[in-house]
Amino acid sequence: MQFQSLPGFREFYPDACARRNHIFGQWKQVARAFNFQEYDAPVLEPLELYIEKSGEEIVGQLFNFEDRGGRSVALRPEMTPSLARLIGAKANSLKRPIKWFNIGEHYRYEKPQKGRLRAFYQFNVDIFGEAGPGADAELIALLVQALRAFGLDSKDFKVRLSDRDLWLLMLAAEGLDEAGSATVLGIIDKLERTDRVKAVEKLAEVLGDEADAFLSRVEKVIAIRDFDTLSAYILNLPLEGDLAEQAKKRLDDWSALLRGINSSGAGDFIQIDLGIVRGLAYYTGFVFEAFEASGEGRALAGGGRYDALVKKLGGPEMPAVGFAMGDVTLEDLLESKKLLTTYIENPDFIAIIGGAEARDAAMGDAALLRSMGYRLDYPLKDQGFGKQFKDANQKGARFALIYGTDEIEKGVVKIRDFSTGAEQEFPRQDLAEIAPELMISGLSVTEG
RNA sequence: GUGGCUAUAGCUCAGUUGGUUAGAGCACCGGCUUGUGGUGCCGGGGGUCGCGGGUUCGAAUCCCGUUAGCCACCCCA
Repeated sequence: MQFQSLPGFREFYPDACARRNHIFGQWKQVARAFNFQEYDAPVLEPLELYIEKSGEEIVGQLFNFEDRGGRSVALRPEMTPSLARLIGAKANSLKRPIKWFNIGEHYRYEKPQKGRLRAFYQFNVDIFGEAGPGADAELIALLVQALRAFGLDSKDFKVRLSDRDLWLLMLAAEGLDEAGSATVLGIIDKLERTDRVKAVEKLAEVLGDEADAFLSRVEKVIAIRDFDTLSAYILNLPLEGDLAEQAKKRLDDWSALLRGINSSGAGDFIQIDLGIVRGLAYYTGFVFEAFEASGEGRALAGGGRYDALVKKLGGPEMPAVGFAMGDVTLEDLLESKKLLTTYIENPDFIAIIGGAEARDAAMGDAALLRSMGYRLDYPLKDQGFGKQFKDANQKGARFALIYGTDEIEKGVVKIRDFSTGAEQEFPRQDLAEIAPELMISGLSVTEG
């Protein structure tokens, strides 16, 4: 019986696993540099958790089933609901701001295609307990650094920055209520991949004859790329009283956010783009998505404010901002930019073994060097010297430890530095002392 | 969920108008004295041609179905 892995699930042979670990390593290092703490949560959760957050429609895209206890469960499609629960349960005892991250596998029952599989890893980074734009700036700076860490620069990717609060103000100026705004935001979110005629048709359901003119105004807003233009546009809106105040205050938030981003050196990576709305209803303020600079491909990462979610999932009032980055799109991009190389590590030593007695000696020394943390290998069965040297070379060993009958008689080991070809004999009992020096200076030809 | 394209060795691919035992390169394993290097030379294993059916004297090749992969749509937390 031949088996294959399930559709959309990957197998990681060592070279792929090494690439994956490199990605995880960079993510983790950046998160640590920003002093975020790592947490983890269950892979399997109550189905209700996701329905509560995203609505009944979500079930069609989940790996869900009934467990033996009759519970409806689902493999996690995202981390945020679990995280919101963790935070909510201990909200009052956690020191704020709460800066947490996780790297974990997630599962979505969708048709696999470019940049999207059924099992994928996500880097989730969130800040709770700080409502001001300082938290948004910190998070965006981290996002930018997490991508730069792989060698990507501002010609390779951009973070498109938008704001749902500003949209709500603009839609209020258009006379739309909350429900109408939600519908219209959904349409704006899809504008980039909808043709204009259809977009007008959809808008007409809410706005009637105004739809076409309205869309023209929206298109103008979406084309704005600098803060001054945006600011002027907002201040010119027909807003009165409280709404006018909110608009001014929101522009101050924008100034603070952009200033923070610029100060942390991420300015070159930011692109104001109100075309980003993000479909999810739970986003409440700044939203952003990282894209390949060409605009091709799927989003590399996405996130934003979700100040109401923790409460909705049963916790207290808790401002929150976060983003998630997937490994699939990132790896595709790094691959296309040739920024992924071979990450298999080479052994420090390979023992060349000349017989049963030599094997005893080699294994004893190997145990010592391995306990010191050196990477050491030796052939598991007896082989000719020629073959052993060839193998040692192919495995990329730095030194050969040669155990032949001569060496065993003399109580020495002959060490060969493969990079120089130099060889030198050392008393075996000195090995622990010699090894650290070898790693630093190697062996030079004159000594041999 | 819908549609298009594809499927031959671990990988990249040949395989003529349907005609003997399906090939190459790379990779892998072994050998070229148990004392020396990514080359070299010799040898070897590995495929019921994705799977199932059909047409035919005869199918990797033609037809139907199915599964998987890729791509696009839907969706994208």
